[in-house]
Amino acid sequence: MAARVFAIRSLAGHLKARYSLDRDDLDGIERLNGTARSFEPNQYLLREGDRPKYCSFLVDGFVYRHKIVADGGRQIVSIHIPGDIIDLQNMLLQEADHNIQALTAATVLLFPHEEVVALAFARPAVGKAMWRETLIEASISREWIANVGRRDARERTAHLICELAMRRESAGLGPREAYELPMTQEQLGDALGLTAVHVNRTLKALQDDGLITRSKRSVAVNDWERLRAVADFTTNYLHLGQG
Amino acid sequence: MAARVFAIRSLAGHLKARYSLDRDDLDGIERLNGTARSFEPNQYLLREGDRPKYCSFLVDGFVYRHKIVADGGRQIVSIHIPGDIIDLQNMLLQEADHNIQALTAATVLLFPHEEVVALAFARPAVGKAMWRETLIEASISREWIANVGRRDARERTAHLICELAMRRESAGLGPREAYELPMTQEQLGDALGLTAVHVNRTLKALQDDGLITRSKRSVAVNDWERLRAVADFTTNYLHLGQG
DNA sequence: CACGCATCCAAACATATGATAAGCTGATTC
DNA sequence: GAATCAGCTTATCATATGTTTGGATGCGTG
Repeated sequence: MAARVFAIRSLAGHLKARYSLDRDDLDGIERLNGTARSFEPNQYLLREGDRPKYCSFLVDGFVYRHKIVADGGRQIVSIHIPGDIIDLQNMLLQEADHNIQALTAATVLLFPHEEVVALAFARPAVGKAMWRETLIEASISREWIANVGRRDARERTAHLICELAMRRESAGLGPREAYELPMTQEQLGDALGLTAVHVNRTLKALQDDGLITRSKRSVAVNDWERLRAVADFTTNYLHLGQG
Repeated sequence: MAARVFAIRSLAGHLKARYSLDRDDLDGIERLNGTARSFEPNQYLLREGDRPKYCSFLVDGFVYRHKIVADGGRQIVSIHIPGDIIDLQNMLLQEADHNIQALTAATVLLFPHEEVVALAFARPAVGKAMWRETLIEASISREWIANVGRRDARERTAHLICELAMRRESAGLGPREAYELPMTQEQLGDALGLTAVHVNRTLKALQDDGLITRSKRSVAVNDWERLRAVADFTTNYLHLGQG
């Protein structure tokens, strides 16, 4: 399966690429008791109200987090790609305030909260790296608020395509010009605050304008600069630089 | 001035109320080099692109954070009340990805980043408390995504009124049944992803239905339970319990 | 007191997006 | 290879929200 080619190796390896960690820091990470676990597409990793005991590091596949509102509507609040530490958000909170679900088949490594917290404070460089990861996620959430709140469907959709392209590239998962995007239009709508029908219209318009090409479950960006401009996309909120 | 009555005393005092910290933890916090600083209404505390060197603890007044999109539209991404640590979000990031601005006259205490980080890792209980505060903020951001993405104007507006009521009450700033809300309808619109005109319509509708009463710059909640139901509001995402 | 300015409010009209429905495609199953 | 099913596509119609405008109100400043 194609996705497997890009699977991330290990938490230590991934953090090492972005933070300056010494031998002891890396040893600490490698000594964490990680358990691999696989999930089917659509399977829940965690439900709102649960009391999670593990952080999960996403090795392979896509995962997303979402909330359900009163009328049954669903809002996806984040999308995760291999290399993301999915569950640091819940680490110091008691009760999950959202659901986490597998988008595709996915493999994660589970690490017990207590061990991760203990390591974070025993090895401050590791703690800072993890804390920083949670802050970057928060930054992405803020951008999503602006995206959903103040951009129209066309800008919004283009923005999501740019963001995922950039995050994938930055995680070493492949070039931003074309990538696998295994989301249905319904799911895209739930991420963008739109209906599936309108996502369809919008994607078609972007394609007719020569900005992107869609095939089955992947996107090609034909004109990155123009798409970027339409989306009002910048990379600053992703904080891609070294920590 | 009325707001001053509710001013928060100190960072140590505020954290002590929510976290179990021992004498050394509190000493560490009190020994931080905090500088008081006042801001005029609308004055910027920080601009996108700045490289902040201080965390700010909000003692008095209201502050908000926002982003500007391509067409000049503005999206408020968070609203802060006394007791909030405004700038932990930027602490481990280089460059601010959003603006921070005073809503009313405001007083903050500034603490140098390095000192705060050093304390966080010297006194893990303090570090956990601060980290947790940033995670709660992230949780609120997620709820805002859902609010703007999947709730209509009426629900959205009611939700914001409930959230601020609850957060104020929980911070010990007064009862949730009535409170000062010194935001213009334009600013409310920027927070809700609506236009000022539509905020006006929506507030009027909520008032006509007997849910709230507005006077000058404050709100009274006439029927908390009904407003809560309209808003689809729950407190779980605020994580009000002890850390 | 007069003036300017921000805010609130209301009405008329415009439009982006939602809702519903129906047909189409391609994969999977028996 | 027929049947089924999920997802995509397109069209029509409905509506929530935006846009524009103008007037009322209140407040600070000269």
